[in-house]
Amino acid sequence: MSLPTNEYIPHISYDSVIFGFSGEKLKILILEYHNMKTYALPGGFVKMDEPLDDAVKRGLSERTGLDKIYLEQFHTFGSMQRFKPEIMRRILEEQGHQVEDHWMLGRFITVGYYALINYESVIPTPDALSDSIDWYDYDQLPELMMDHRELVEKALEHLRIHLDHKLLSFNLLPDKFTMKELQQVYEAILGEELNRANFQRKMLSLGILQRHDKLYTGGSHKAPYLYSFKKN
Amino acid sequence: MSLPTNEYIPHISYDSVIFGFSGEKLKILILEYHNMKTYALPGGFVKMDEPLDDAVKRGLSERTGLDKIYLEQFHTFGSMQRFKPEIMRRILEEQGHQVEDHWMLGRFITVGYYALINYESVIPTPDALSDSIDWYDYDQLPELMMDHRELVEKALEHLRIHLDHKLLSFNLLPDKFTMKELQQVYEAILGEELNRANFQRKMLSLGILQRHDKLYTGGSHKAPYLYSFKKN
DNA sequence: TCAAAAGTGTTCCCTGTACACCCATGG
DNA sequence: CCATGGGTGTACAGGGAACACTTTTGA
Repeated sequence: MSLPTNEYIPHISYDSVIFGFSGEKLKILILEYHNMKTYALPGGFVKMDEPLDDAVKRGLSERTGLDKIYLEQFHTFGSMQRFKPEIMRRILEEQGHQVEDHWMLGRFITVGYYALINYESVIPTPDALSDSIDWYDYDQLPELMMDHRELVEKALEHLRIHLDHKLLSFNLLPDKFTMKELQQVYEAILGEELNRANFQRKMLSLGILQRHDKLYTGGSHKAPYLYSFKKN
Repeated sequence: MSLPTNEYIPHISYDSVIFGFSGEKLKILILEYHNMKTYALPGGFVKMDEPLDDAVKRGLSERTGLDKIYLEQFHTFGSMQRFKPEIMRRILEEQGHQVEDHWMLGRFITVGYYALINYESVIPTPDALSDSIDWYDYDQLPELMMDHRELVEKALEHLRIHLDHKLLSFNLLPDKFTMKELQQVYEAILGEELNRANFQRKMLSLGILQRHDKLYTGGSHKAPYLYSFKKN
């Protein structure tokens, strides 16, 4: 595996907050650098003649194996607090790379994106600099490098604002799901409990849900309907 | 006057949509390049060791003479459609600059900001590359270079969404104003008419307006109260 | 027949909207 | 005393929140 070379634009990067949902919990993909106990958001660089959005899609496909990903830009971070060349130097040295004047040691302005993906369909894949990439519960994140924690919070803030407006939540679920699962996604994102009856009514009143056959789980209670999102 | 040198980060710029309000109209500061009939948003570059937000504030102060400006980042644009080196080449040549391999001819990713300022307190000041900077009505903008029209639309979109949420509108008005003026600002931004009675009630119910003495305009009707925003 | 969860119904309250009415002011 | 615009009152509709009731399922 090889490092990015200077076919990339210097001083510009992107970082992505990749949300998934499983076991009633909101989860985020976090990578760990080799032997470093240093945790970070998956990010990358933009090629000289590559559209910014394409660069992010490329990176996300490599990390998740997914092709069509719901992606939204939320903020660009350009403070000097985020300039910590020692950390990147240690990461590069650990890999045995020549580090003097390496372009990755420069000061970076990073564009933050968040993605919503279906937890089950992902195969997390590490990149050249990291030895692991895994899901972490939002409320049990490890300490993240630089300002990445701030990125997570700002991404979630944006997601909360746009949750109703753009009906994003279905990106986190499989094709068919129960009303309870949909409600759990909302609750995980919003961080609060919602009234079951009112939630059901509100979702149905939007007219974007397709009702399917009931799902018999074997539980000793009424079987719930399955729903999918209409694709018009 | 001198051009920016390479103490600036290459390939990164910012552009600002500066909103003002006068004569019931929403206005935007647009600059024109020397003898070019080319119109653009005021923008600039980031110094190597300068925080992004500071760079934008610096540029806006130079252009407007104002110090404390309400400023909000709204989106970062990184498509390849915005790479039009011929235009920048002509602008530089017109100024008699050496243009071969000039860093300003490279491909740029630009961070979009919008600002809200008090129309009356501004002294628009051109920069080295432009010979004029003036207010244009939002609904009578000239044709703008590259994707700057798209920036304007996206800025206004963000402003509309955050208008109520953050109570931004007072940045566009003088210290004291009438309820009618405030309503006109809202109507100019939202692009729709609002009910006078309900608008008044809603604003007052927010508890952020301080009522002052009445303003006698000499008009043959009831004199309106003046208001200011509470600063807590 | 019982508990648990799903589905639906009812009531209350708040907010936004539309419209009506009175008040101050200068001609 | 009239036209104009400012300030306030009222009545109605729609949506959210809280809660109750019924239905389905397996044990």
